Amino acid sequence: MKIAELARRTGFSKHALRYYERIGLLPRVTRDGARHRDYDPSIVAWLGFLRRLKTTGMPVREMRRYAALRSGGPETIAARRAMLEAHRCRVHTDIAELQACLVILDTKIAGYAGDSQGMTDHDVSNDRDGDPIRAGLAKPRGDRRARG
Amino acid sequence: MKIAELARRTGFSKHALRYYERIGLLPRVTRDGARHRDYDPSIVAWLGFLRRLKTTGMPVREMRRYAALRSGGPETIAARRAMLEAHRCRVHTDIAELQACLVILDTKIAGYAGDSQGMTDHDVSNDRDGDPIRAGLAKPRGDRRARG
DNA sequence: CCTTGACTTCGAGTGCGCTCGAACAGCTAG
DNA sequence: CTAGCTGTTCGAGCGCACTCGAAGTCAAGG
Repeated sequence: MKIAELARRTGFSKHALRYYERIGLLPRVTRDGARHRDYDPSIVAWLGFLRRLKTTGMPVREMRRYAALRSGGPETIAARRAMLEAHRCRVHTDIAELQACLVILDTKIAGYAGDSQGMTDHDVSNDRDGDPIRAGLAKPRGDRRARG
Repeated sequence: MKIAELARRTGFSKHALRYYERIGLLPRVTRDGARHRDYDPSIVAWLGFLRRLKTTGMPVREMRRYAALRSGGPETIAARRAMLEAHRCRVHTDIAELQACLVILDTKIAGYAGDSQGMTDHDVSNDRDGDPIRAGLAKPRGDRRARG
């Protein structure tokens, strides 16, 4: 499979695919006669998995570590599992945090009066902003970014 | 309230607080005799809310838009609510996506044999990687990043 | 008077994860 | 032969969200 096809099938750009190879996320790619990359179809599944890791916020350096372990053969299985378990735990935490924020968001939206008919001056309580339940702030632990 | 105290109470760094002010996330700050920032306590709630938005992946430029609307008075309430509703919708999507990934992750981890006693060679099925259920890939829609 | 320490402004630097473009190579069709 | 397409390498550049450090100001304490 050529790079354009792989890009199409995985949703990664050709540039990103070469970049991933450079940094060691993808294994040694075979080349055809013209020294063009000729991917094994199994790479699609691996990239699919990488996308899951990425979606769940795993930093690239950690994916690299995982990829390195993977290419290290069966003796790295325990380490790989440990990584995934740790990651799963973080994802759980992230989801919980997101859900907590959703509640706040809902409250805030509800505070902006009921529907499009209202919106009179006496309803400006939301200009106070902040968390109507408790202004919980705490430390910066986990953040989330990017949409595109 | 001085900047150090605000930083302590919100978990943002002093540098970040000045940065937020520069880019318009924080309203006009009053100064004391020494031209030092002297924050109104209400800023704490606002920063708390900003942190929620940040945690839920709202980009800074969008927060700026929200902040600008906020300083535009009651006539912007409808627009603000619309922004929050759109954002809430994206957060819902993100959570769903995360949860879907979590299922995959669980399956994958389960594939790495039961417990620490096993781990023999015949269990290397996970070297195939990818999604054991279906190698769903799709386009890049929403990503998540950063951890502290 | 001098030090200490918290503050100020400013612009430059950082880390991440790509993204882009230039310059070039090789295959295929017309 | 030439055009057009896809691919190649390389290094530079970008957008984001800060982060840092230098150089200076000010008030209080010893």
